[in-house]
Amino acid sequence: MNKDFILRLTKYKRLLYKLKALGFERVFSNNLGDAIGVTPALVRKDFSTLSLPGNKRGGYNVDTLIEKLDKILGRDRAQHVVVVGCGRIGTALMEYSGFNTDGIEIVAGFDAHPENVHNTSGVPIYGMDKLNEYVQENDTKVAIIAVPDSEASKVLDRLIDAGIRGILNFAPVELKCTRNDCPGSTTIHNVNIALELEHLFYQVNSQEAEEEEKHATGEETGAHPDGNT
Amino acid sequence: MNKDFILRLTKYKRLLYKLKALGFERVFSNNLGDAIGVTPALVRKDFSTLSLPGNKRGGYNVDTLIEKLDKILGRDRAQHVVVVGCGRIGTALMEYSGFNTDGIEIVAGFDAHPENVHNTSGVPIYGMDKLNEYVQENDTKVAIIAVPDSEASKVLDRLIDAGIRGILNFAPVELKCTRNDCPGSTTIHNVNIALELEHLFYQVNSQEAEEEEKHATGEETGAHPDGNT
DNA sequence: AAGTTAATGTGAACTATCGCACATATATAG
DNA sequence: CTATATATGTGCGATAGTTCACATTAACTT
Repeated sequence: MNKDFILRLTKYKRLLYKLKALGFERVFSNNLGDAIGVTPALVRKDFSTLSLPGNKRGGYNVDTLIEKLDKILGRDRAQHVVVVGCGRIGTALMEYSGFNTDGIEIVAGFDAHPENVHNTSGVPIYGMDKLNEYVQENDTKVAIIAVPDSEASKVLDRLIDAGIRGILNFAPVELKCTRNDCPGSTTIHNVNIALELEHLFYQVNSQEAEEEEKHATGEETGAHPDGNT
Repeated sequence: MNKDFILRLTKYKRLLYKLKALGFERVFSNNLGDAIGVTPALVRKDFSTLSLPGNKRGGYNVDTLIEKLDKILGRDRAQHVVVVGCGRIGTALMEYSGFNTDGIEIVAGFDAHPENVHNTSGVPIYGMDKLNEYVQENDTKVAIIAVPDSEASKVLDRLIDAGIRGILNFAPVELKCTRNDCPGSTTIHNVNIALELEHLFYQVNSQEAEEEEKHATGEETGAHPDGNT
């Protein structure tokens, strides 16, 4: 399925929880659309493809949507995550408490030198040698990679061997599965902060260039700086 | 312009730097395509729309591509970033040195209580009252938000007032600009880790469901295409 | 109870994106 | 200098994703 589609689903779900907390019982496709920035038609189509039932006059029932979306998004199962690499970013994530409201829990950390980790999170931290055992015993499926880029590829391999199927990679390398047995069975998401920042710089620069051009359009000098648009 | 398109540009650029370091002088569209996971045709089309010149026989000149891409992506200007919120995530980002290779530099941190920040990064940390002054004096255009979600919206407002035009938001709220003066002029990227994890859980769950289904369907035929490791 | 209103559900039109395939141009060989 | 091999540049068709528009149906009104 499409990436954007799934992203919308999670956004719907989060919004619905907030609406429920506010006391909403019913919600309309244009409410949801406005809030997450899509057209009402797309909201309805999304729900339609998922067979999420709405009421022809009274919109959608918040509880029903939440229940079904939770099921679709797998919240009916335990959402346990392990963190590999307990440096600054790894420990920051372990300390971060915002996951709990979404049913996500970081259950363990792993590091090559667990004795050196300054851990104030309460999450147990083990040596890398315990990774395989832990993941298999606890049937963990999702992991965060927060190791230096030089280690990332090795760690990826070990995680896949251990049985991890979903990976969120913070190392500044574009990880992808190049093995024989993973196509289709393992999902990797790369969160490349440098890439995001570069993206922003591009946007900012091009917007500024656009505005300058717009300014210049007012004055008719006749000399076009550029031919094509 | 399209998000995926810009993302590809940054990937091209990064790859080209690596190739240059390896001594490459020329590169072909299929090399680039293979490496970043797209078809050669798309690479050529991308370069074509950017008027990046190639040589009909000898592919593309690495140096030329890098130079032009750097310009398009704004690397000819200073790529300075400030971090607002110096908690675990904020300080982790400030300590992270991987940005430098991309010409990105975190130049300052801001926090409501700078005296409480344990700072080992060498990046100066100021109180929030200094934000406006700093951003305007140094003409900073890009900021990272790493404050709790309850503060994120307020911080966003202050950043826009100060003149920030690109924002990378780590707070677990979907920030968007609801003001009158920002449409088109400010870009916000949300890095919602919880959302990413949920996305992963969905993928993992649906893949498992698929495999179970496949198992159930294939039980009759008995033709196991794969059952290794 | 019948009419009106207001939302959904969805087939069709539209749009943007991507891949194909071939014309085009250039470096190298003979 | 001519021929040939090779990689670009791009019009065109395929495809996926989104929006439109309206038929449909449930709640509210009188």
